[in-house]
Amino acid sequence: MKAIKTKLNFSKLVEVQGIAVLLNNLGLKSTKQRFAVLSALHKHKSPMTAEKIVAKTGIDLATAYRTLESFEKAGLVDKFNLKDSSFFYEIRNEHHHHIVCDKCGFIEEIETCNFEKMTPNSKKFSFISEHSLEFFGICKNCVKKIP
Amino acid sequence: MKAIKTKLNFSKLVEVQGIAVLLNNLGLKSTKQRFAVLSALHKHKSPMTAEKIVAKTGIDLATAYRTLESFEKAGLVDKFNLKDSSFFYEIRNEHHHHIVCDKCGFIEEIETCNFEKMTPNSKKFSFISEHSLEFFGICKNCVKKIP
DNA sequence: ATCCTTGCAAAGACTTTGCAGCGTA
DNA sequence: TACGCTGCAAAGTCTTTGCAAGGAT
Repeated sequence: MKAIKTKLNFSKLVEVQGIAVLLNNLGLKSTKQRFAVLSALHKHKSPMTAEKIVAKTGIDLATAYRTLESFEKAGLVDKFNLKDSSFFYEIRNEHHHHIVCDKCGFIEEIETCNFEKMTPNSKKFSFISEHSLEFFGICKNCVKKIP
Repeated sequence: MKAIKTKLNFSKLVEVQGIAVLLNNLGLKSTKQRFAVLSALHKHKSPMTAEKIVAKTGIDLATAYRTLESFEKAGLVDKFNLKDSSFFYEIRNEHHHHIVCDKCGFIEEIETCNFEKMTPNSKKFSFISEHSLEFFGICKNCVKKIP
Protein backbone atom coordinates (compact mmCIF):
# COMPACT_ATOMS: atom_id res chain seq x y z
CA MET A 1 0.00 0.00 0.00
CA LYS A 2 2.51 2.58 -1.09
CA ALA A 3 2.56 5.18 -3.78
CA ILE A 4 4.39 3.70 -6.71
CA LYS A 5 5.28 6.72 -8.79
CA THR A 6 8.87 6.63 -9.93
CA LYS A 7 11.07 9.27 -8.46
CA LEU A 8 12.92 11.06 -11.20
CA ASN A 9 14.92 14.11 -10.28
CA PHE A 10 14.78 16.14 -13.43
CA SER A 11 17.39 18.73 -12.51
CA LYS A 12 19.84 16.11 -11.44
CA LEU A 13 19.29 14.03 -14.55
CA VAL A 14 19.81 17.03 -16.78
CA GLU A 15 22.86 18.07 -14.86
CA VAL A 16 24.39 14.65 -15.25
CA GLN A 17 23.59 13.83 -18.83
CA GLY A 18 21.96 16.80 -20.54
CA ILE A 19 18.47 17.04 -21.98
CA ALA A 20 19.29 15.54 -25.37
CA VAL A 21 20.71 12.38 -23.88
CA LEU A 22 17.90 12.22 -21.36
CA LEU A 23 15.31 12.29 -24.13
CA ASN A 24 17.21 9.81 -26.24
CA ASN A 25 17.43 7.45 -23.33
CA LEU A 26 13.67 7.63 -23.07
CA GLY A 27 13.33 6.76 -26.72
CA LEU A 28 12.37 10.28 -27.73
CA LYS A 29 14.08 12.36 -30.35
CA SER A 30 15.36 15.65 -29.06
CA THR A 31 13.63 18.51 -30.80
CA LYS A 32 13.42 22.18 -30.03
CA GLN A 33 9.73 21.84 -29.18
CA ARG A 34 10.49 19.27 -26.51
CA PHE A 35 13.29 21.40 -25.12
CA ALA A 36 10.87 24.30 -25.03
CA VAL A 37 8.21 22.37 -23.12
CA LEU A 38 10.66 21.07 -20.55
CA SER A 39 12.23 24.44 -20.13
CA ALA A 40 8.87 26.19 -19.74
CA LEU A 41 7.76 23.72 -17.08
CA HIS A 42 11.10 23.94 -15.36
CA LYS A 43 11.15 27.73 -15.26
CA HIS A 44 7.53 28.17 -14.26
CA LYS A 45 8.07 26.01 -11.21
CA SER A 46 4.39 25.24 -10.85
CA PRO A 47 1.92 23.23 -12.88
CA MET A 48 0.88 24.57 -16.29
CA THR A 49 -1.92 23.84 -18.71
CA ALA A 50 -1.18 22.95 -22.31
CA GLU A 51 -2.47 26.35 -23.34
CA LYS A 52 -0.12 28.15 -20.99
CA ILE A 53 2.79 26.15 -22.34
CA VAL A 54 1.83 27.19 -25.85
CA ALA A 55 1.65 30.81 -24.74
CA LYS A 56 5.17 30.60 -23.30
CA THR A 57 6.77 28.60 -26.08
CA GLY A 58 4.92 29.40 -29.27
CA ILE A 59 4.70 25.76 -30.26
CA ASP A 60 1.54 24.29 -31.73
CA LEU A 61 -1.21 23.25 -29.32
CA ALA A 62 -1.48 19.76 -30.76
CA THR A 63 2.25 19.36 -30.47
CA ALA A 64 2.06 20.47 -26.87
CA TYR A 65 -0.53 17.80 -26.06
CA ARG A 66 1.41 15.14 -27.90
CA THR A 67 4.66 16.13 -26.26
CA LEU A 68 3.09 16.17 -22.82
CA GLU A 69 1.54 12.79 -23.42
CA SER A 70 4.82 11.23 -24.43
CA PHE A 71 6.56 12.86 -21.48
CA GLU A 72 3.92 11.50 -19.18
CA LYS A 73 4.35 8.01 -20.58
CA ALA A 74 8.09 8.35 -20.18
CA GLY A 75 7.60 9.30 -16.54
CA LEU A 76 9.02 12.77 -16.99
CA VAL A 77 5.80 14.65 -16.37
CA ASP A 78 2.72 14.28 -14.19
CA LYS A 79 -0.78 15.14 -15.33
CA PHE A 80 -3.62 15.95 -12.97
CA ASN A 81 -6.71 18.04 -12.64
CA LEU A 82 -8.01 20.52 -10.13
CA LYS A 83 -11.49 21.98 -10.03
CA ASP A 84 -11.01 23.38 -13.50
CA SER A 85 -11.81 21.75 -16.77
CA SER A 86 -8.23 21.70 -18.06
CA PHE A 87 -5.48 19.35 -17.09
CA PHE A 88 -2.30 20.57 -15.46
CA TYR A 89 1.18 19.25 -16.12
CA GLU A 90 4.36 19.48 -14.10
CA ILE A 91 7.78 17.95 -14.16
CA ARG A 92 7.71 14.88 -12.00
CA ASN A 93 9.59 15.18 -8.77
CA GLU A 94 9.20 13.82 -5.27
CA HIS A 95 5.63 12.87 -4.45
CA HIS A 96 3.80 15.98 -3.33
CA HIS A 97 0.51 17.87 -3.35
CA HIS A 98 -0.77 21.39 -3.93
CA ILE A 99 -2.67 24.27 -2.43
CA VAL A 100 -4.63 26.25 -4.97
CA CYS A 101 -5.90 29.79 -4.52
CA ASP A 102 -9.60 29.96 -5.35
CA LYS A 103 -9.24 33.61 -6.32
CA CYS A 104 -6.17 33.82 -8.53
CA GLY A 105 -5.30 30.22 -9.28
CA PHE A 106 -1.87 30.44 -7.71
CA ILE A 107 -0.55 26.97 -6.96
CA GLU A 108 1.84 26.16 -4.16
CA GLU A 109 3.57 22.85 -3.77
CA ILE A 110 3.30 20.96 -0.49
CA GLU A 111 6.01 18.51 0.36
CA THR A 112 4.47 16.79 3.32
CA CYS A 113 2.25 13.84 2.65
CA ASN A 114 1.18 11.72 5.57
CA PHE A 115 -0.04 9.01 3.35
CA GLU A 116 0.14 6.32 6.01
CA LYS A 117 -2.02 8.33 8.34
CA MET A 118 -4.82 8.58 5.88
CA THR A 119 -4.74 5.29 4.05
CA PRO A 120 -8.24 3.91 4.08
CA ASN A 121 -9.22 0.35 4.79
CA SER A 122 -11.48 -1.02 2.12
CA LYS A 123 -13.20 -4.35 1.87
CA LYS A 124 -13.90 -3.84 -1.79
CA PHE A 125 -10.42 -2.94 -2.99
CA SER A 126 -7.37 -5.16 -3.21
CA PHE A 127 -4.81 -2.41 -3.17
CA ILE A 128 -4.33 1.28 -3.58
CA SER A 129 -1.61 2.42 -5.89
CA GLU A 130 -2.05 6.13 -5.98
CA HIS A 131 -3.84 9.08 -4.47
CA SER A 132 -4.49 12.69 -5.24
CA LEU A 133 -4.78 15.36 -2.61
CA GLU A 134 -5.36 19.00 -3.32
CA PHE A 135 -6.11 21.86 -0.99
CA PHE A 136 -8.04 24.98 -1.86
CA GLY A 137 -8.04 28.30 -0.07
CA ILE A 138 -7.12 31.94 -0.42
CA CYS A 139 -3.54 33.06 -0.78
CA LYS A 140 -2.17 35.95 1.22
CA ASN A 141 -2.02 38.17 -1.82
CA CYS A 142 -5.70 37.77 -2.52
CA VAL A 143 -6.75 38.12 1.10
CA LYS A 144 -5.37 41.65 1.04
CA LYS A 145 -7.68 42.53 -1.80
CA ILE A 146 -10.81 41.46 0.02
CA PRO A 147 -12.63 44.64 1.12
CA MET B 1 -8.84 25.62 9.24
CA LYS B 2 -11.80 23.37 8.85
CA ALA B 3 -13.77 22.09 5.94
CA ILE B 4 -16.74 24.38 5.56
CA LYS B 5 -19.06 22.37 3.40
CA THR B 6 -22.58 22.42 4.76
CA LYS B 7 -23.81 19.13 6.04
CA LEU B 8 -27.17 18.33 4.52
CA ASN B 9 -28.60 14.92 5.14
CA PHE B 10 -30.64 14.35 2.04
CA SER B 11 -32.53 11.26 3.20
CA LYS B 12 -33.47 12.88 6.45
CA LEU B 13 -34.59 16.09 4.79
CA VAL B 14 -36.74 14.20 2.34
CA GLU B 15 -38.18 12.05 5.08
CA VAL B 16 -39.15 15.08 7.09
CA GLN B 17 -40.52 17.38 4.44
CA GLY B 18 -40.68 15.61 1.10
CA ILE B 19 -38.80 16.43 -2.05
CA ALA B 20 -41.24 19.02 -3.33
CA VAL B 21 -41.04 21.10 -0.18
CA LEU B 22 -37.29 20.63 -0.05
CA LEU B 23 -36.92 22.03 -3.55
CA ASN B 24 -39.33 24.86 -2.89
CA ASN B 25 -37.43 25.82 0.22
CA LEU B 26 -34.33 26.08 -1.92
CA GLY B 27 -36.13 28.38 -4.34
CA LEU B 28 -36.45 25.70 -6.98
CA LYS B 29 -39.65 24.62 -8.63
CA SER B 30 -40.33 20.95 -8.30
CA THR B 31 -40.42 19.26 -11.66
CA LYS B 32 -40.30 15.67 -12.70
CA GLN B 33 -36.84 16.18 -14.18
CA ARG B 34 -35.50 17.32 -10.83
CA PHE B 35 -37.16 14.45 -9.06
CA ALA B 36 -35.59 12.14 -11.59
CA VAL B 37 -32.09 13.50 -11.08
CA LEU B 38 -32.31 13.32 -7.32
CA SER B 39 -33.76 9.87 -7.43
CA ALA B 40 -31.12 8.61 -9.86
CA LEU B 41 -28.32 9.95 -7.68
CA HIS B 42 -29.96 8.58 -4.60
CA LYS B 43 -30.46 5.11 -6.00
CA HIS B 44 -27.09 4.83 -7.63
CA LYS B 45 -25.36 5.49 -4.31
CA SER B 46 -22.16 6.56 -5.95
CA PRO B 47 -21.14 9.54 -8.04
CA MET B 48 -22.51 9.84 -11.56
CA THR B 49 -21.64 11.85 -14.63
CA ALA B 50 -24.26 13.98 -16.33
CA GLU B 51 -24.33 11.52 -19.18
CA LYS B 52 -25.02 8.62 -16.85
CA ILE B 53 -27.86 10.54 -15.27
CA VAL B 54 -29.33 11.13 -18.69
CA ALA B 55 -29.02 7.44 -19.47
CA LYS B 56 -30.91 6.56 -16.31
CA THR B 57 -33.57 9.24 -16.47
CA GLY B 58 -34.11 10.04 -20.11
CA ILE B 59 -34.03 13.77 -19.49
CA ASP B 60 -32.22 16.13 -21.80
CA LEU B 61 -28.47 16.50 -21.36
CA ALA B 62 -28.64 20.28 -21.13
CA THR B 63 -31.36 20.00 -18.54
CA ALA B 64 -29.20 17.61 -16.59
CA TYR B 65 -26.30 20.05 -16.52
CA ARG B 66 -28.56 22.94 -15.57
CA THR B 67 -30.27 20.92 -12.89
CA LEU B 68 -27.00 19.74 -11.43
CA GLU B 69 -25.66 23.26 -11.43
CA SER B 70 -28.63 24.61 -9.54
CA PHE B 71 -28.48 21.71 -7.11
CA GLU B 72 -24.84 22.41 -6.54
CA LYS B 73 -25.51 26.08 -5.87
CA ALA B 74 -28.28 25.07 -3.49
CA GLY B 75 -25.87 22.82 -1.63
CA LEU B 76 -27.73 19.66 -2.49
CA VAL B 77 -25.09 18.16 -4.74
CA ASP B 78 -21.30 18.07 -4.89
CA LYS B 79 -19.34 18.24 -8.12
CA PHE B 80 -15.79 16.96 -8.45
CA ASN B 81 -13.44 15.38 -10.92
CA LEU B 82 -11.27 12.31 -10.92
CA LYS B 83 -8.65 11.43 -13.51
CA ASP B 84 -11.29 11.47 -16.21
CA SER B 85 -12.36 14.38 -18.32
CA SER B 86 -15.96 14.42 -17.08
CA PHE B 87 -17.24 15.79 -13.82
CA PHE B 88 -18.94 13.59 -11.27
CA TYR B 89 -21.91 14.53 -9.15
CA GLU B 90 -23.26 13.08 -5.94
CA ILE B 91 -25.79 14.01 -3.32
CA ARG B 92 -24.02 15.94 -0.63
CA ASN B 93 -23.65 14.09 2.63
CA GLU B 94 -21.07 13.98 5.36
CA HIS B 95 -17.62 15.00 4.19
CA HIS B 96 -15.94 12.01 2.63
CA HIS B 97 -13.61 10.77 -0.08
CA HIS B 98 -13.43 8.00 -2.65
CA ILE B 99 -11.44 5.05 -3.89
CA VAL B 100 -11.66 4.56 -7.62
CA CYS B 101 -10.88 1.37 -9.48
CA ASP B 102 -8.48 2.07 -12.32
CA LYS B 103 -9.84 -0.90 -14.26
CA CYS B 104 -13.62 -0.65 -14.07
CA GLY B 105 -14.25 2.79 -12.63
CA PHE B 106 -16.06 1.47 -9.57
CA ILE B 107 -16.18 4.13 -6.88
CA GLU B 108 -16.31 3.41 -3.18
CA GLU B 109 -16.99 5.99 -0.56
CA ILE B 110 -14.56 6.42 2.32
CA GLU B 111 -15.86 7.91 5.53
CA THR B 112 -12.65 8.50 7.36
CA CYS B 113 -10.89 11.76 6.75
CA ASN B 114 -8.03 12.66 9.03
CA PHE B 115 -8.00 16.19 7.84
CA GLU B 116 -6.16 17.53 10.87
CA LYS B 117 -3.35 15.07 10.38
CA MET B 118 -2.65 16.23 6.91
CA THR B 119 -3.33 19.94 7.00
CA PRO B 120 -0.34 21.63 5.49
CA ASN B 121 1.38 24.72 6.83
CA SER B 122 1.77 27.33 4.18
CA LYS B 123 3.48 30.70 4.32
CA LYS B 124 1.78 31.80 1.16
CA PHE B 125 -1.81 30.99 2.02
CA SER B 126 -4.06 32.65 4.57
CA PHE B 127 -6.43 29.81 5.01
CA ILE B 128 -7.60 26.57 3.53
CA SER B 129 -11.29 26.07 3.07
CA GLU B 130 -11.50 22.82 1.26
CA HIS B 131 -9.60 19.80 0.08
CA SER B 132 -10.05 16.95 -2.31
CA LEU B 133 -8.62 13.51 -1.71
CA GLU B 134 -9.09 10.56 -4.00
CA PHE B 135 -7.51 7.16 -3.96
CA PHE B 136 -6.93 4.94 -6.96
CA GLY B 137 -6.35 1.24 -7.05
CA ILE B 138 -7.78 -2.06 -8.21
CA CYS B 139 -11.00 -3.42 -6.80
CA LYS B 140 -11.32 -7.05 -5.75
CA ASN B 141 -13.55 -7.84 -8.67
CA CYS B 142 -10.98 -6.70 -11.18
CA VAL B 143 -8.05 -8.31 -9.42
CA LYS B 144 -9.68 -11.68 -10.07
CA LYS B 145 -9.64 -11.01 -13.77
CA ILE B 146 -5.93 -10.35 -13.92
CA PRO B 147 -4.29 -13.43 -15.50
C1' DA C 1 17.05 7.10 -46.09
C1' DT C 2 14.03 6.08 -42.50
C1' DC C 3 10.92 6.94 -39.30
C1' DC C 4 9.55 10.09 -35.74
C1' DT C 5 7.79 14.74 -35.03
C1' DT C 6 5.50 18.96 -36.27
C1' DG C 7 1.87 22.21 -37.80
C1' DC C 8 -2.43 22.94 -39.61
C1' DA C 9 -7.05 21.65 -40.00
C1' DA C 10 -10.72 18.86 -38.85
C1' DA C 11 -13.05 16.03 -35.71
C1' DG C 12 -14.27 14.50 -31.02
C1' DA C 13 -15.69 14.80 -26.16
C1' DC C 14 -17.77 17.41 -22.68
C1' DT C 15 -20.30 21.51 -21.25
C1' DT C 16 -22.76 25.84 -21.87
C1' DT C 17 -25.98 29.03 -24.10
C1' DG C 18 -30.13 30.82 -26.94
C1' DC C 19 -34.68 30.51 -27.69
C1' DA C 20 -39.47 29.18 -28.13
C1' DG C 21 -42.85 26.53 -25.83
C1' DC C 22 -44.39 24.27 -21.56
C1' DG C 23 -45.46 23.72 -16.63
C1' DT C 24 -45.44 25.20 -11.81
C1' DA C 25 -46.86 28.27 -8.30
C1' DT D 1 -50.84 34.89 -15.48
C1' DA D 2 -45.98 35.23 -14.75
C1' DC D 3 -41.85 33.44 -14.60
C1' DG D 4 -38.95 29.52 -14.19
C1' DC D 5 -37.83 25.15 -16.53
C1' DT D 6 -37.30 22.07 -20.49
C1' DG D 7 -35.86 20.33 -24.99
C1' DC D 8 -33.65 21.03 -29.16
C1' DA D 9 -30.04 23.03 -31.64
C1' DA D 10 -26.07 25.63 -31.90
C1' DA D 11 -21.95 27.31 -30.00
C1' DG D 12 -17.97 27.03 -26.85
C1' DT D 13 -13.96 24.94 -24.60
C1' DC D 14 -10.54 21.52 -24.18
C1' DT D 15 -8.28 17.55 -26.32
C1' DT D 16 -7.32 14.21 -29.94
C1' DT D 17 -6.58 12.62 -34.68
C1' DG D 18 -5.30 12.69 -39.85
C1' DC D 19 -2.13 13.95 -43.03
C1' DA D 20 1.55 15.94 -45.61
C1' DA D 21 5.86 18.31 -44.88
C1' DG D 22 9.96 18.70 -42.10
C1' DG D 23 13.74 17.10 -39.09
C1' DA D 24 16.65 13.88 -36.16
C1' DT D 25 19.50 9.82 -36.17
